[in-house]
Order: sequence, then C-alpha cells, then structure tokens
Amino acid sequence: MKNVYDELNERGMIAQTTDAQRIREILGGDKPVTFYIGFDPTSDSLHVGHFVQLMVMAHMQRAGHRPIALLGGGTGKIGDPTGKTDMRKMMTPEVINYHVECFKKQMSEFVDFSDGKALMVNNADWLLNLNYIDFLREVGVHFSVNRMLTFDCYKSRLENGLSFLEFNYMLMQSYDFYYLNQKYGCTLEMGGDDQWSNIIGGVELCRRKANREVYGMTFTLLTTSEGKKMGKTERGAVWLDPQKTPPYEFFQYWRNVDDADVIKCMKLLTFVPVDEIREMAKAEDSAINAVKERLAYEVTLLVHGKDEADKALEAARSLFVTGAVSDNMPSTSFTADDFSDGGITVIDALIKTGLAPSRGEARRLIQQGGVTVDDSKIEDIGADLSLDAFEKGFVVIRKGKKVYHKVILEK
RNA sequence: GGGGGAAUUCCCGAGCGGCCAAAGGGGGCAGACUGUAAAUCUGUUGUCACCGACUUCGGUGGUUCGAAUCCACCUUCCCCCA
Repeated sequence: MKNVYDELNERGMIAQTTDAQRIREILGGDKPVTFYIGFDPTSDSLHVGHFVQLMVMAHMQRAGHRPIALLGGGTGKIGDPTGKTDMRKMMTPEVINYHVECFKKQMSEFVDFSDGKALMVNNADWLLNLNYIDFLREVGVHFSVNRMLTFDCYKSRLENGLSFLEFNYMLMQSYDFYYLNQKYGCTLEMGGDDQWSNIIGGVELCRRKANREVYGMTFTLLTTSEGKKMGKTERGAVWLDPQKTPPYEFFQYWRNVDDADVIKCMKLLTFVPVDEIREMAKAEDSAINAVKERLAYEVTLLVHGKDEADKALEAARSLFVTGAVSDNMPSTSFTADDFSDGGITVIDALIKTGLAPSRGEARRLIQQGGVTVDDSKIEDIGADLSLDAFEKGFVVIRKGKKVYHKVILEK
C-alpha cells in the first residue's frame, strides 16, 4: 500500500513538517498513528477553507491512521490571533457551543467516527477547568516570550495591538497537543500552514514537558494562484451547509475557478488519483473546461452527495450548453397574489428572486443591459412581467451571463 | 498615571464650514472580447416614488443661515513616557 505521506506529498498538500523523514516513516509503518487537527468554532458551518483539513483526515483514515478532530470550544473563547489584523470579537459560550454542535454534524459526513476509528474531542473539557497558577507553572515556564514575539504570526499584530488574552492562544493550543499526547497517545498535529507556529509550540511543549518526540505537519492553504484565500465570494464564504450555500451555487463556484487553480484544487479537494490528475493537467485552452466541470462535480459529490452533484451538473449543462431550462436550476415560486394588477415589474421580480439586493441595483442592471427574461432583453426599467408570460408555468430570468433563475407560478 | 494621535461609505484611504452621497485605489456588479477562464477596455457601485427627495462620515449634545469638516463630553483603538 502506498505511504499516505507520499500520497499527500504528491498531491501538493504538505507545506511544512517538523521532520519529514521521520514522519514518513511512522506514517508508512504498521502501527496506526493517532493525529489531530483542530477547528475553532467561529461560525455555524464549516466552509471550503476547512475542507482541505477534512480531506487530509479522510486520506489519513483511509491509510489506517486514527484522526482526532479537536473542536476548540475552549480556545474559541480566546480567539486565534494568527494572521488576523484586528482583535476578534469575543463569542459567548452559548454561541460557541452551538457552533461546536454544527461542526460535529458536518464532520461526521467526511470522517468515520464509529467504533473509535476516529475521535472527536472538545478542548473546553480540559481547558476550562485549568487553574491559572498551576497552568503558568506547568506550561508557561516552557515558553519564551522573547521567542514568541519573533514569530511571524505576531508581526502584524505587534503594530495593531495584541491583547494578552490572544497572546495566550499559542499556549492553549500547545497544551492541547500535550494533553492529547498524554491521554490518547497522539503524536502528530496537523493544520493549515498558518498554524505552523502554534504547532511548533505544541511539539516543543511535549518534548520539554514529557520528553516525548512528537511531530507537526502543515498543509497548503487553499489559495488562488495570486495568493488570495479561496472560498470567498461577495456573499461571504462558500459554506458546506446547503442551507447557506446551495449545491448548485457550490458547484458553480468550482466550475468558475481560474485556469491556474484547477489542478491544485483537483489534488487538494478530490480523491481522483494523482496519475489521472496529471493527465488532466495536459489540457489546454478550452479543454480545461472539461477539467473544471469534473472538479466541480467531484467536490460537490463529496460535500453534498451524488444526487445533488448530478442535479447541479445537469442544471449547469442544460443552461450553459444547450440553453435549455432545467428542473434543477435555482428557482423561486410566485403566487397569483404577487401579480396584483395582472403583472409585477421586472424590478420587483429581481428583488423577490434575490437577484438584486435593492431596487437601485435592479434598475442599474436593467439599464446596463444585464437582465434577460425568457431570452428577450429587458430595455425598459419600468417593464412588467405579466401573468401571460407564464403560460408554460414559469419564466426564466437571467442576470448577466451566468446567473439563471427560474420563476415558477404557483397555482 | 502623564502626554500625543486616530475613528470616513464593502475594504484601504483623501476630504478646504457651503461646489460632499463625499477624491483615488481595491473589491463587487454589468457591457465588449472570450472558453461559464484570465488579461484588457467601458460603465456602474447609499436608499427610495431616482426630475427630485431622503439617510450616511465612532456616539451624544452644541456653535452656525449651513458641519464629515469647528467646540464639549463620551466610547474604542494606536503611539510615546512612567
């Protein structure tokens, strides 16, 4: 069987390691390795930024290792200052707990937690009851402030202010590793590349405090070729929760990634074998479109299941390739009540479907020629959408070139 | 504890008492070109009943015919000294 280290490496997932050789050895050995990845419960759904982490866990689990998903119910109360320019808002315990519950549910879709094949723990369980003095004496002594201040991750914060609360985040996370090492024999901490300093902190703590040799590994952040974080749209993050980001929209997000990012995404976000991906990488020009479609399909498949992936693919194809209407495209239902005088203005329709956030925006869209109803461009901002247009029961509004929306008339 | 500075629209950032819904850039949206790509060019980017009206410049009051711009107090942040 292939060493999972090589698999991850070939996929370009590995960013930094504390000891590449040794890690490769233990991952390729016959003893399962217990490792952990932490997630701070900052929102009520995981987003694509977390997805790489989930993929790594899945890869590792497939290779026979034991993942521990650590939810930061305790550290969430502090807030990780890494890479943040501003102080984070403090979240109430209720909110944090709610987020933890949401994360749990979503993660179970990707990692098998049955029969102890993987563990899910919450660091609130051990961090919340720590005694301040004891903690300082046992953990605090092992950290050098001088050194911490030189870390890159604090640089920007040194200018904008870093509270003592946040400064302690690293100690908390380091303690997590120590705790998991003692309790579950966890010997490897993984995380996004931005977590590197925090991970080092944990590795050093284990060595100093328990004289244990443990390891750390970070993986490539999901960024575009320009170095920007992926998974952000004008409406915010791309969520894994279908309520927050509908599968069709999710699919479209990947369908529209830059040429330069497709292969990277393929490697990071799907289980498609590396050899196959290498073949795909040869595609040029418009042939890349096929790869993008595959990418979108594969990722949607993993996150939302085959049904939704098929539907999204079908909807995208019919709209963009054949121009046909699909049952699976985004839609809104109107009732007869919406047509008070036998019609509704196109502007109102745009608002009601969510295609435009305000009337001003809707008006602008029409003025700039961006709105099409059933293949005829709307020229007049006062245009009406009459009941007669609904003979076939629906009407298709198109905003710009890529956004299609079906308006269904409910009888 | 003392002294100094800052808070502007999605973000960064300019802003003389009237010409400010507020420069410029980024981002977003739309148009052209394309491959549902990138780059480029153009337009647009507070709300509404869009001629015009209304609400914005950390908060609350005040000065003034008139304030994002001046004054007072408050809040938050930054910097220097102790």
